[in-house]
Amino acid sequence: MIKKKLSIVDIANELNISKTTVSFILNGRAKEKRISEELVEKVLKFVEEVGYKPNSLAKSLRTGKSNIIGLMVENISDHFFANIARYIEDRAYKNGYKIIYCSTDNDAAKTKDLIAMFRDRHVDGYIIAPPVGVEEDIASLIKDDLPVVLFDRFFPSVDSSYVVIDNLQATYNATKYFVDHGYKNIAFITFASHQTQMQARLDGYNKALKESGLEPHVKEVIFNQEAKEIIKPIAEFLNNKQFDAILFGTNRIGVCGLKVISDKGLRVPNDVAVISFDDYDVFELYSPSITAIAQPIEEIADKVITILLNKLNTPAHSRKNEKVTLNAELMIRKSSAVPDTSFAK
Amino acid sequence: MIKKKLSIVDIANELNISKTTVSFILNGRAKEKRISEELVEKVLKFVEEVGYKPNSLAKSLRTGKSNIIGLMVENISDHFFANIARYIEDRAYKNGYKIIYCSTDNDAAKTKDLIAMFRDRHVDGYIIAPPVGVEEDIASLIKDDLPVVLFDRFFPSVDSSYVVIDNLQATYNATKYFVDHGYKNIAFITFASHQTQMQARLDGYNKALKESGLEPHVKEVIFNQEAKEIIKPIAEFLNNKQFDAILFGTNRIGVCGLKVISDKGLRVPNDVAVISFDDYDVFELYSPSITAIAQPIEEIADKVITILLNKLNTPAHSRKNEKVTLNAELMIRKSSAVPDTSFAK
DNA sequence: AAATATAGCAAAATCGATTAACTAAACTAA
DNA sequence: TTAGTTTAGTTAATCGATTTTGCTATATTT
Repeated sequence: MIKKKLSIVDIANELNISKTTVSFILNGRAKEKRISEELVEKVLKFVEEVGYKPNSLAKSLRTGKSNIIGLMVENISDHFFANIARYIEDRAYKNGYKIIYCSTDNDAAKTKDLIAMFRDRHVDGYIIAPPVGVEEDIASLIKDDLPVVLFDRFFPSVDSSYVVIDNLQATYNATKYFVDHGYKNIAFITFASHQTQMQARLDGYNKALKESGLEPHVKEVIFNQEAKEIIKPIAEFLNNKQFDAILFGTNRIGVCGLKVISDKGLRVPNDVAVISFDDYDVFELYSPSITAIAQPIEEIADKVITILLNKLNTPAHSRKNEKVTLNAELMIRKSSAVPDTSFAK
Repeated sequence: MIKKKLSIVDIANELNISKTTVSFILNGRAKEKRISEELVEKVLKFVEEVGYKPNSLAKSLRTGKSNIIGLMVENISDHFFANIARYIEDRAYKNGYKIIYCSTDNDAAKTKDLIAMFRDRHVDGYIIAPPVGVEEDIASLIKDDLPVVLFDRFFPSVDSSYVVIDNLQATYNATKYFVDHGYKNIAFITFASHQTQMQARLDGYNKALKESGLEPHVKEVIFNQEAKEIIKPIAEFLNNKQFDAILFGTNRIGVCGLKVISDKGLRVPNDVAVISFDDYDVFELYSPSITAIAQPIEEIADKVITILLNKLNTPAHSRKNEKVTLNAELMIRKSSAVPDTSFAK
């Protein structure tokens, strides 16, 4: 009693008509192809009855459309990217698209491979948070009229659609917040990276310090998957010099940095004030709660998928690249950024 | 100068040979099909030169293999699942498989749809953290010899491979830890769920309390995406009664519960001791750090993907279902589970 | 009444691979 | 010498759809 998977030919044979007719009916082209009402009815009813579903592989092969969107993030287990992925997934599925994802680890070679693989798989659209070094690959996708949306960072040298936040303004505001509360030794601990968003964050910090006539203290940590490898250089940096305020350039740096601070027995914010890039549900909860630069995750995801779906529904020649810059919000939680005593240091 | 995508026919024509020969060579069946060394060489060189890549859709259509694994988790943005996904992704890609993922939201209807979609897409294997209500769908997959591995929970009524942890023992240990430290009013706040892992967690708590002759206090919260909807019932529960220790049934419940505790101005652990299910990097960092039941995430993911890859390499009839139960570890962080004073209450 | 249009569907090509079945030429063995 | 085997491939069927082209019968126009 093995139910063999039905094909369109089976349907056609069963009803003694041609598979062409079945195909037309199932694709809503019955009117256009003037198939009689009764036949349409009959076919639809039968198809429903036996639960026939067209083979999407065959369909893709013929039409060249896979209904799959490729999503490439830095690391799917990262809070920021996992949440972006979640929103994108929802919208994509609702619009009949599936998502194939992968993590680039910010590795250009790996990313090139993955892009090639996505192309090979004939994904219909690309959503990418690209590492430095894949400019050409992205440009090549775009040249071949494949719909691409970058996010989180972009390439100034490549004309593409992208969704980013105003990172410079974000760190500028955060740093300014420290300055305005009287902090003098403000450090910026971040990942060493040539990505646009990281550069902008650095620029924002420097700009605020320069305006205030303060000396910048920047520590750039090498990007690494292992927490230990991030914690070590931060610990060394903090051992060498005393700071009264620290701005962390990413969520992960922030989490690791807080670990160091806690290990050193420093109290936040009395010994050192802290602001971290990227909000985290847990930042809110603990004493001291951590002030953070909150990216509008839902809005970013929404823009990204909207732009992509738009592209997918627009013929290649009349597509326009959309460049969106959103604003991050400084989630001020008093206890981490200024001492409990409530007056400036 | 538009580079048309090359097909195997183009290769064959260019070299004046049959596409069959090309196919054999590219699939490493040259020896078996006794194609001459020189021809093999020539074809491989040419293919390399022009950068020809077989169309994987056509390949899939013909062979019935898609090299895609379907991954269905409760919520890809959840810390636990995002990390599992990350490990699985790595191993899968290394073995030539891509991942299509989606979030079930613990919704049986949605999950049924998604399973149907995966089938339709001809994914080669399924990794599922299933919600209650899809027993038949899973059974049907298995009956049709499709490789399936469940994880996090399983169905006692369905003979399948799965990887879970010993949830009963985990909450038993945690509860026992409270008891041993002299706590008397120990609450268990969890999601209302008939999933095996949640039931086992409840059982473990009850077992420990019964053994100790203490009265159980269980609050079951309705699963909801919105944090507010989780926080509200917890707040009500904690308003009605005073507890000196609370065990949270999941990470998410734990985070929301801690928010309530902090909002109420309670101090952990002096006013109330806390243990949460699922460890979280941030649990470790803050004062008070939170004692947690840590699932062996990497090991779970590793087992899951190993079992699935095994199935994929084994003919259907000789496959055996593997049922793996791993142990969770109680990550004791003194400050959250016992007061700073270090003696029992 | 012949020419044209339209309705209603079907045949066959196509997408790009894999694979079972076949063949021509060279070689081997009886 | 002749049948059988091996070598080195080729032909054609197939996967399951979509789509271009085609065909017939009836209706309408000229």
